[in-house]
Amino acid sequence: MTTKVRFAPSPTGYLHVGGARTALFNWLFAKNTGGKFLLRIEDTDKERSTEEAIEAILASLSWLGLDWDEGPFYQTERLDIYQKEAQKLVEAGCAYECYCAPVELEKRRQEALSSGGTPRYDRRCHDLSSKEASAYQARGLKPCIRFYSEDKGETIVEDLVRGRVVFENAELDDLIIMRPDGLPTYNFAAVVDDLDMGMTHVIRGEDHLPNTPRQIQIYKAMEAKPPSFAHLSMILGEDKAPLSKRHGAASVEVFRDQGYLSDALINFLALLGWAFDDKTTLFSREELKTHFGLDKVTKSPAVFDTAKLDWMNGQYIRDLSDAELAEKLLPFWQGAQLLPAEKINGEMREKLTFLASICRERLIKLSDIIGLTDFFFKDVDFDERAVNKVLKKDGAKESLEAVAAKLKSIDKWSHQVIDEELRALAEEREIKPGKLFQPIRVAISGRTVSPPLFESLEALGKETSLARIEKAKTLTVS
RNA sequence: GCCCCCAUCGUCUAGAGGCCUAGGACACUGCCCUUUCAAGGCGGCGGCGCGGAUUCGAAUUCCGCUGGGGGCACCA
Repeated sequence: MTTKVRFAPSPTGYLHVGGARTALFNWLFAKNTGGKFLLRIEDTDKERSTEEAIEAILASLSWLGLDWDEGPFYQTERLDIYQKEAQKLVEAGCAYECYCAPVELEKRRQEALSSGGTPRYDRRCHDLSSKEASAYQARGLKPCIRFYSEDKGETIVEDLVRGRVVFENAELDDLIIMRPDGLPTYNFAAVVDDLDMGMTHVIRGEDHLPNTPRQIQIYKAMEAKPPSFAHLSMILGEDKAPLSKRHGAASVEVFRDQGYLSDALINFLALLGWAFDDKTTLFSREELKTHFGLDKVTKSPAVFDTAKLDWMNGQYIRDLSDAELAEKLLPFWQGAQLLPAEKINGEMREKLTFLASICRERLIKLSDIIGLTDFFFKDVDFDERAVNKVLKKDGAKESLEAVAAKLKSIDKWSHQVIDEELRALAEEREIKPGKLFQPIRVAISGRTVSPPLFESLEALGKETSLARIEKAKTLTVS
């Protein structure tokens, strides 16, 4: 039997990393088993669903490289199917119309709660006579449809990650499956769709575990065999509370905008609740596909550790070629207004690739490139502390003068030659290389920390380098 | 209040009764390399929530407790 799984987000916001992890596990499961992965948009909540959210979710999935074989399907385009199935259930005596008003239900719920009881629908509309029903209708009321749930025995969920979970049917009450306006509710729409779309496995968040016995009952009422279920544990923030916006980044697009690589995020997410063995942490997509299995999925919730993601992102950045890295860096330079589109030509690309090569080991996120290389694109912005610590020291002026003279004499402006010449100069003047180099660094970058000095001088060019050293001399003391 | 899930270093995890003196990775930390910062190399620190039971033997099985999380909607 070929497997079929789905990712079914409700478009009420951006793609959350928890949702991304769910999508990833489904996708990996499909790839691993040679099955199909489909996308379904659960937009039956008209109040909260938005077009922007749909676009954001699709964009994030595409960026992550989680491609789907079928869909996206939209539940709001399938309303006739739910209505038909609901009607069948009513005719079979498995569901019934209910005229109870939402405010009334909420009142009864609060009463039950405050008196220490469990809120359950009391089924008062189940045995409505046709006379009573028409009385409601005469008042202009439209009924919703409730599922008549089993109240004896137990419903067992054989969960692929959690094992056997038993629920007492007496705990479950008659849930609403269709609203008066003809829109289905989640538990019903999900069952109808999973059945209709041929899902063999339902892999979703642990928050859906309590829904599962209800859904299994609906499958039974529809005389259908439920799919296999697998419930993934939650992803928490560093404070162990469910991950949300207040933990900083929780949506996939924020990670993208901060300069995380999708390969790194995928690798990191895969390891949140899954492990292949006792030592492998870096996995290519292909390796993930071949190794992934539900049997190795962890039961306990996982804390999202940004520090580890950062490390992993650095690993992936270091794996890129100079040209690939430069290409990925381009939008960040442009976003920071450092690089006007009209200046991008062959020569500039060569320079960018060189900058990428000298900065690669210093990048955790792609956005780090801005602070690291802005001085190549615009005038030096002197850091006061750097000036005080380095330029305003005895000997700085003399060093810069000697360096300037030496650099002026260089014809072949390359970092190898600059390296040789400046080291020779340090030897001549009998000072430690670092002592000679640091003023140059501050002169050309304005800071005490920069990409490698000789390479930076090369990238800056002879003329600019000399001009900056000249200017820096005015900041020294003599 | 009721139902359900979970529990190994700070974090992600390996571990399916003796291979455990509990392994790896991130973080932290020491040293080395070094023109700054990184990156890299070699070390170190650090854990089975508690209490019972089963067993010759338990991180691993069972029970209780505690702690964390989820759910109890005309939201998904």
